[in-house]
Amino acid sequence: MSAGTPGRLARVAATPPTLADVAERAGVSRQTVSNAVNNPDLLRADTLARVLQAIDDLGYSPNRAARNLRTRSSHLVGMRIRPAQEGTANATMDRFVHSLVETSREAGYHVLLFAGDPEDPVSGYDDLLRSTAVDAFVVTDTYLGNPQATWLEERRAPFVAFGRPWDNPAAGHPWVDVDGAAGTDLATSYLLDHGHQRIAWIGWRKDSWIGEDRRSGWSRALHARGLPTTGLASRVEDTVSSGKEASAVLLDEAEPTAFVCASDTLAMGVLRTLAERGLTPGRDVAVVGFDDSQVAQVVSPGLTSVRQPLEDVAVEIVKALQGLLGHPPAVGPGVLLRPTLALRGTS
Amino acid sequence: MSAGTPGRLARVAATPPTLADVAERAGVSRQTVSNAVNNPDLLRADTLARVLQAIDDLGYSPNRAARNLRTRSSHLVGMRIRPAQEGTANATMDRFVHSLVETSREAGYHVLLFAGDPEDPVSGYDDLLRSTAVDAFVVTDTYLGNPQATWLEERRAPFVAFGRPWDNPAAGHPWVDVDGAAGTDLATSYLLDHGHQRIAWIGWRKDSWIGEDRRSGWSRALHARGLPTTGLASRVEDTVSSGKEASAVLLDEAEPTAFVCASDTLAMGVLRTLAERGLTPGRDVAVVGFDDSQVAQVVSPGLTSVRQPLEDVAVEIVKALQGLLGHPPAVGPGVLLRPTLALRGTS
DNA sequence: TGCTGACCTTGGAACGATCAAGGCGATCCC
DNA sequence: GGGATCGCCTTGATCGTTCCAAGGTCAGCA
Repeated sequence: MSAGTPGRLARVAATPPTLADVAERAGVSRQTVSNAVNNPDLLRADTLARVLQAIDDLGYSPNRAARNLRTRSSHLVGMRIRPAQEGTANATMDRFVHSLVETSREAGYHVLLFAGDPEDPVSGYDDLLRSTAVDAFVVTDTYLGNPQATWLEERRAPFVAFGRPWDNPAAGHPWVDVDGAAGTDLATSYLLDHGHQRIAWIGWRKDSWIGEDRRSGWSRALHARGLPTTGLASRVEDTVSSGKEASAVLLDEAEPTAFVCASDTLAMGVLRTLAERGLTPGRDVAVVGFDDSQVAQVVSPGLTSVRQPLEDVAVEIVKALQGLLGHPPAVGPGVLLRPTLALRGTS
Repeated sequence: MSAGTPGRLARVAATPPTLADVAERAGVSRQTVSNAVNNPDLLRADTLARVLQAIDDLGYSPNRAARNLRTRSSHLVGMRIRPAQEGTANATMDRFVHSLVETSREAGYHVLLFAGDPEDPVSGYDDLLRSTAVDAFVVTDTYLGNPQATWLEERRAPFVAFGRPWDNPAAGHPWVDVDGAAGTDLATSYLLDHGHQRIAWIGWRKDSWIGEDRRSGWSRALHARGLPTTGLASRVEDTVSSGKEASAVLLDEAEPTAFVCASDTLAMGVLRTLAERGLTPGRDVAVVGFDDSQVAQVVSPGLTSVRQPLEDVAVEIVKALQGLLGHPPAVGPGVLLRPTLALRGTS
């Protein structure tokens, strides 16, 4: 029953009870109440019980602002989200945010979202940092280099990155990432195991670290079986139409029996080409996407897709945060997690 | 230039400057600095300039915790997100969260996300409320009744609901919602204008207020032209396969030339049925979904879909929040926004 | 009985901001 | 010229918590 008595209700509506109120009711001092909350071990059992009873009676909860002021910490983790844009992988971000919020809660943290000027990758951080509004940041979107990380490191701001420091492998900050190459390797190997020999790759342009990483898993798997990759790869924009065009060209020129793609979006393009040509995905040509998006789950025969373990990413990130914010601060090595393969109709 | 001088850097890394530091540097008192920040009008121009210069020199930003403690407000808005679950409309929520974060920023608020026990619709609110961690809540998920709203109202907690108080139209709290009926009316009327006469409805079970609302727009549009609705409606679970089965039955029994659906998920089911029967969506049979999800944008001919104006919803919600938190608090009437129709290949 | 030490408890100060009230020239008006 | 008024700035108190160092209590022991 969380409803409480009318008396308690009135109390909450007026002015929330303070430590002093609880202390008075329990017949002890403020500090004792504080200890009951933060260091229960220091109290005699009967005193503790009495204080807890008073806390419960009054519906007391420590005032966050006062506690933050005194302890110089907010138990808040800031995370910047990029402006909403159509058609990109924000579904992944959504899943990640959910996981992060839930994992953080278990660790006693809340997640503060903020937006920034899209032109300036570090805007928004500055203010939160200087006003000591958050204890740390979770930095995402490390796709091209990572200006935020450098900026935050200069300021000694605690943060954990979701994404490797591609351009600076020796960076000193903690990070957690998903091994994209392992994912595409997994997908490619699965296809090889099921008899495919000519497996094409459709990925992103070369300036994307993540894209090249995912591509490397595909080529690695083929090379491991002594198969060539020449002529089987295409690098395009991350759009459905690009995927469609690229797959049409590859089908004509290289006759692959399967496609592994850097994203579900590209894979959707492949499916369109197959539909146009009267080819049945999964039977005539296999297709594997990346990210296990909503689309992959809903599209016609079901799109097999590499799934990032975002729940685990969140857990590792929170662990790293706890290390960073501990006394003394501890920064462990980067963590690389292996994705899984969500098998569906197209493979 | 947000980098700053090395001196400023060192300062930030050690202990952030306080009001007193700025005051000393500018040769004024603390209160004057506070006024420079919060009530610049009270200062003489030259004094103001001097203080602002000192603020800039030191890289000062008011300590949030101290300010929160004194003013009893955090400039934080809490929003509970439900546990991640597969295949539901969390894409809509994602879009909404983005808009909310950006709009809140302009109003000087940040968004605090939290999770709660899935079993208990009010868990999580309690703690944040009593510890005065947030100034107000944004409540979503008001689909079936709205226990949170009642609970929060009892406690006099400021909040704005995204969703009407269906079960209690006279509820006293502010709310913002999207007129689902107007959306399906829009879709249905569009189809009618393009020559369709027999337009079927596939919606949710009757216990969903939102579902019935959306359904009413469809029937209203048909009745407005003197057309019958009998035998043209189906109410099922919100899954692709339900949509597929329902549309197959409707095609057999009522021979509609168009489908309006309560969700994109259901519409995807319709598309599957059409594909199975060799019917071309958009040419042979028109299909309209609801929510304008990623899926609608990516699926083959493009799914026409009712699009909720979530950016506007966010704007209205923030307006309502500002009213609630103003002095004196002002609570306006509920706001109902009209969705638009995202036209694509299936219509 | 008086002392020691272990263990709880206590009051005062501090965190950094804002609120309320007061000081202090200069100006105004009769 | 003197008192009231105004504009601008300063001072002291306060928000609710935790830290600090000192104080109290009580059992154990000589």
